[in-house]
Amino acid sequence: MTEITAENAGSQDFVPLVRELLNAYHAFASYDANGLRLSGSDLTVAQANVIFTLGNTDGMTCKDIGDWTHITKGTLTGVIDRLENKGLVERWAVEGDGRKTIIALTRQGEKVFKKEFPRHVSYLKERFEQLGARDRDQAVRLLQKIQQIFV
Amino acid sequence: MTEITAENAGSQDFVPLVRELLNAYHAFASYDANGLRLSGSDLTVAQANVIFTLGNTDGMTCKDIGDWTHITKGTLTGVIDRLENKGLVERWAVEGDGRKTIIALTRQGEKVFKKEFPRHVSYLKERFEQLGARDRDQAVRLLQKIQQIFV
DNA sequence: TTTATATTGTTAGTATTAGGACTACTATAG
DNA sequence: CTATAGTAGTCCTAATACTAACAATATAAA
Repeated sequence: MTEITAENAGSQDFVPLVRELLNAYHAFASYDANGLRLSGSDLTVAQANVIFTLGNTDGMTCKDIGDWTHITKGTLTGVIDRLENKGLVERWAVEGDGRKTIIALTRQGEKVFKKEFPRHVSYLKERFEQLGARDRDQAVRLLQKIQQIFV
Repeated sequence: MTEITAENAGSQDFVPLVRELLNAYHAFASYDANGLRLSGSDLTVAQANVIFTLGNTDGMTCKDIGDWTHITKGTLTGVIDRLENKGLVERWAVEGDGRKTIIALTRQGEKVFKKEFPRHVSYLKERFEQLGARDRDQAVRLLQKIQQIFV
């Protein structure tokens, strides 16, 4: 109703929600990154994200990896380049569609996945266990709603 | 109870919560960045974050800006450098404590703040209005709880 | 078929992003 | 007062992160 000005804009009802969303995300992201850094896996957050996404699959296109991990295609090229250099993933041409490339874990990539994925999930579980099932389910529902308003 | 393995790790109860937290955050971040990009303000997300933080204050230390915006000190130096080059902020020495620097909006920075802050808040409000007050308050409460488990 | 449109991935350019080493300064214990 | 520990910012390096432009391919419309 009333005009939004530089003075009252910060008092809008939804502003605390934005703050808490950012606070919660950054708290998680920081804990997440710390676990990877201390693991000795030599994987960055983005790299681990890709490895964990490719685990238990027969490979995925860059497009699908990007959609799942929220890494944009331009960034993904570099991340995959570095994983390829480490010998953890490889690129395959897709027969039938020359635009696509399949990215898949190598034998060594599988090995890293099997070691690091459970370790990291356990590391995260330590903290998320503190949250009750009711709160957890409610949070999932509300976060889905929040995501939906931006579609 | 049961061991966490590479096969069952993804089925842990808390995993959907992590996904939705990331999904919601990225949906917001993408919308947020888009608004700034289309505004013609020529401010990046990090730059706008700093300008919006400094608005209606008499200046803040790098430490305090970093704590509020979640921008780490190393990154902040560069962001402030670029804002300083644009003439939007200036650095002041703190008398009484030679370690600290006060960052404050310039006259021109104030002008940008008064124009862009309300505009951007309106832009965000468009979407957050779709969320009911009850859901919004619940979400704030749960996000605070999530943040707390990482303290 | 042929033109127009859409998709996939790479490349280029700029701006974060984090962490750690480093400097300068402050505060505290002894 | 002095040795030690802590704090604030900057600099450095490597790795994201984004958009836009591009090339190659695929698909749809004509």
